[in-house]
Amino acid sequence: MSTAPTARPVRGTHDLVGEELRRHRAVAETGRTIAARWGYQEIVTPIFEHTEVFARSLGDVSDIVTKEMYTFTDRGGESITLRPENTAGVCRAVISLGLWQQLPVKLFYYGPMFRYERPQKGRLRQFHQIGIECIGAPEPLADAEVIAAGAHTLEALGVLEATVLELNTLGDRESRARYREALVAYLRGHEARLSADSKLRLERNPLRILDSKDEGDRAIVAEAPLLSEFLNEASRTFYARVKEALDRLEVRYVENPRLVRGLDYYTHTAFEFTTTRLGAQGAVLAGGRYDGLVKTLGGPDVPGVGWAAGVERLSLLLAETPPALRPVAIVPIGEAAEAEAWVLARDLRRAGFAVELAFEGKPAKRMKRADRLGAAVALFLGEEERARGTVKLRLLDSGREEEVPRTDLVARLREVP
RNA sequence: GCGGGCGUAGCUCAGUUGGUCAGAGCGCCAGGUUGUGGCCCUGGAGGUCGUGGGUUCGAGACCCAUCGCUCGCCCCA
Repeated sequence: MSTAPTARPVRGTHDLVGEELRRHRAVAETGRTIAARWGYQEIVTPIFEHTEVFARSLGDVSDIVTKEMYTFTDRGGESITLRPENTAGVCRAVISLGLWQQLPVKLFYYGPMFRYERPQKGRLRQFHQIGIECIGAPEPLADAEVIAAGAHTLEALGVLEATVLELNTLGDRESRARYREALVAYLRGHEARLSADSKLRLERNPLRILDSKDEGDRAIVAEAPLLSEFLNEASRTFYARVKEALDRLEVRYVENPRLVRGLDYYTHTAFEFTTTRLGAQGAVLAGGRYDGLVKTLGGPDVPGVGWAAGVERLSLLLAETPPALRPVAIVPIGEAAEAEAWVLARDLRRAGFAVELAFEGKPAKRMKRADRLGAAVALFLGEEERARGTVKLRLLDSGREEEVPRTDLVARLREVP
């Protein structure tokens, strides 16, 4: 297909329509519904923020900040960035709106995110996430609640069995710092044999080397000191409490001591629901605790836990496409009926039905269209029916027909499945 | 940013060693049925073979570049 630039979507962007849209919507709506049941209220924040919001929160060495953000200077000379994720934006809003005065705040969001990456299956430049954030709760119970709500969301989507929940703790800042030192010291000893990527990570984000896919790296990492050995008492009990609560809620998980997070603001709990069905894009819903983030953004020292899930990825995992709305098709026969059909259509729409009424065409053509649109019912309006004040109702699945008085029509249509 | 694969009608794809190779199925439009869809029959529209160069008497097929898609790395949801 040769396509003019003006007719081509930007690389890594996608139009959503029809079945794909219905799957997408099902994910977003299920997320919203389940979040509401857990007491999480929806928030919609702007899709762009001051660049500083992301630069500060994500850490200035993360890949997202250094090479994946859509950043531009607006006409007022301000540096603006299209959000690459939404935790920072939600925290910023919590500060801006003073929501931290009534803690904990529990928020759900859905919306587009932007990352300049090489597109792949389940990885787009404009993609969508749903997510929840529980801000202001220092208790391990909050971590468990957030994870359980994530599991519930996946269950409601029918994809929980397709995933495994991996769990780890990064400890508090003190534990993490001590571990980081020990890890770097160990890795320095093997630096020569580290992959090129990991040599760079040694400077920028050494914890990331733990989940490297390079075989050589893995061999070295296998002998590396474990984070769990460096946890202080507080971090250790915190983690134990999270696990206890998850056990109580019957949320199944697998501990993965090498699970780390790419973003700097995480502390304590880190978790990831992964699947093997999506190739390299295995993470489907992931998150953790971010106790320092709100303060970093200029707010009070308030803790937080949350997760984000990729809507496109979940949509790919959905077993079935939600059915489309089945309209009622009106088929006028003859000039006079034509005008009357529009009035009938208006009345039925007001009564709550989705109505299809074509602008033109013979009955056969209109019926073909009705069939293609998946109509459940066709209403024939011709001379005979008009004379009798009725309409001929045809059930399109069975082909059965009946004549219904206009006055009974709405009641009769309500009985159609 | 790095490496591999692919790019022919709206969609899924055939196109042998370069020489009627511009095709099929589905879809779409029209008719068969001027009061009725899904099946069937008939006919039709639709492609400068992603784009730009090159090799050749001749390229959809070969070479180069470029754009896009895709898989892996990376990153992450």
